[in-house]
Amino acid sequence: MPFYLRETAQVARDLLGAWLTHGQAGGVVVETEAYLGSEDPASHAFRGPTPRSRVMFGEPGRVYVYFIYGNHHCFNVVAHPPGRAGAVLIRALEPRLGLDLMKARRGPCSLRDLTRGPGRLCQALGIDRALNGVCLAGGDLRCSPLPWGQPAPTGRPCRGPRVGLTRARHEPLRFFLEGNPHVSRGPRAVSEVP
DNA sequence: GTCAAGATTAGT
DNA sequence: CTAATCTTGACG
Repeated sequence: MPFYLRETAQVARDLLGAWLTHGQAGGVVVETEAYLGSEDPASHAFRGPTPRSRVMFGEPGRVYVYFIYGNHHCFNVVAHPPGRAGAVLIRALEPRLGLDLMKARRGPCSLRDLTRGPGRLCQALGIDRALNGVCLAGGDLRCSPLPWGQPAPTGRPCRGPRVGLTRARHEPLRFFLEGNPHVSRGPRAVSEVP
């Protein structure tokens, strides 16, 4: 069964600990959120396909990038079972590759803040709308299991409510490594996940 | 055409 | 806690 052709929440869970790179910059995924289709009022896909959300209904394994609040980009991986819609928002990385490059893009900030939060992560990796719809395989943008020699990130997989929403706030569709310093916000209403 | 809201962040 | 900043989508 193809990795991205599964329930969006399951993919979000399984993306914890994955290796994400754009060119010579990247790191380990430590925080994700699942956004579903017509059943999820907080999702861009809730009211059916629009010019912006079209890609969420398309081929799993492609990338959904959008611009928000006039300043920031958010990076998602399209993932859903056949005939549905959904994407996984990558909310934070533990930075490992191309630290100098990422620092140069981000400007002065602590190592901890380099890729902490969806907007900062996109800035550090050089991700913007030009990448919307591209395939997450074979290009500059890659996602794979943790390579040999890379230590596993600290923290146990947990789940809780998604961040920054006004609708569907209680759904536990945020996944993160509890206690990992690169996670964007302190855990709330947590349960551990296998 | 108009308008309100937004999957955020940096700064008080 | 609040301002900044501009795109998107809904409505008429």
